[in-house]
Amino acid sequence: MDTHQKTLIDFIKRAIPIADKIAVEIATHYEPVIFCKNDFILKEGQICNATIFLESGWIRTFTFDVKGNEITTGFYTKNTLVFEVASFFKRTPTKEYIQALTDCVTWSLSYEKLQLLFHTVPEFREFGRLNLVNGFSAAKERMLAMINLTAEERYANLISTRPEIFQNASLKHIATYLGITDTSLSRIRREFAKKT
Amino acid sequence: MDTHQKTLIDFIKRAIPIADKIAVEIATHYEPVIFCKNDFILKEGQICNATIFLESGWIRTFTFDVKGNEITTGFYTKNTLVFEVASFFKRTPTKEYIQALTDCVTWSLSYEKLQLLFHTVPEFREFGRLNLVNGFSAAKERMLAMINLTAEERYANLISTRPEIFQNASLKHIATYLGITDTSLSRIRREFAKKT
DNA sequence: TTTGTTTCTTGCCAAATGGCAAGAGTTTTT
DNA sequence: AAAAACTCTTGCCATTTGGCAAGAAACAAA
Repeated sequence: MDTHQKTLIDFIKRAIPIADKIAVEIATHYEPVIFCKNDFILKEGQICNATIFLESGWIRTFTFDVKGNEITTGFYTKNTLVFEVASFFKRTPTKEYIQALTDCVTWSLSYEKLQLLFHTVPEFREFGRLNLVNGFSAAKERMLAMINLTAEERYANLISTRPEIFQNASLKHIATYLGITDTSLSRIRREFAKKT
Repeated sequence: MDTHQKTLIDFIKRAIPIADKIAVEIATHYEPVIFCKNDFILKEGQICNATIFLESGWIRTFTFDVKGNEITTGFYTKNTLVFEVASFFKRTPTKEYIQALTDCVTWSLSYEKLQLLFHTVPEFREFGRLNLVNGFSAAKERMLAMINLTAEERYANLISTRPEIFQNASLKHIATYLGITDTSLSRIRREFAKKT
């Protein structure tokens, strides 16, 4: 086993109470995969065949709206899992793109291996379920933010909780993630800078 | 076993490929619970202790925003599962309210029974995971709708895909679900009526 | 270095949505 | 039946956000 899997093993151990031995055994099933800046990890129409654990680097997910505009749906960095839920679990073509924003070191777990672990390792079941639950709640919270907060409040939140995104993604991508145009984001940034 | 569980058994069978016998065995663990109009099934601060399958009736989930306004987060009717994901699985206090809009006939599965089934019945694992995945994708899609569509487009979608909601909830509740004020919804309905 | 792309900002104006308050209808309570 | 409490609509006006086009700045390619 590659010693680099330490970040993955730590990630599993932080998520659920688990014996070291079992965490290590689970990690063994992941395979290392390197992506280069701008590589597509998944494209629209494909079936998402792996969940990937991001050890280092930045990833963006996006899709297109009815008018053909790119909409960024997420930004991911080290110590997170990246995959398209519906496509992966329901084995259907995805509408989302997953793209590396920087060179990335990842650990990949195929659908087949995940199924095997899911049905044979009780701890992995809890781990997998927790990841789904976390993603689900994050999506619910983001939706509430879209409803409750103004564009400026959403911007203020993002820059205070995830400032590194602004070093790794363009304002254009950040704008669509916040649900606004790049023009509005530019103006919001100008006003926000005045206030602080 | 109560024959009324038929709706639940059918729901399980429609979700995943499963032997009749096992679907029936799973359904056995659910307990019937009746709610009356306006009853609270869950209140902020409580821990959600059961997933409930709604056999008949209407349920609304909601929360409060920073300014103290009620925001409707979901409408549910027959043949759906209702529970608060994060609270239920992470055993933490919820921020959401779950309330019966009409008298409801439900089947309830406690956290303990769910855990037991999850770790002993492979088919239930798939069933449970599928329900999480469906909820997760629905949340993602709703968020995209909030970003991509105008209030009028979201209204048009809702009235064409779920017209019965308009017979079972107030426009005030529907407005916050759509992410707008009741005033705006009223105006949108006026314009929309002109067009059709 | 020059040229070409892409990103970001800004001005001008339009469209969408919200806030408030009043009033008409409903439903509930007494 | 009267009173009280909601719900829904509407008018008036303010605020937020978007669309478009031009220019500046940054970055990439030749």
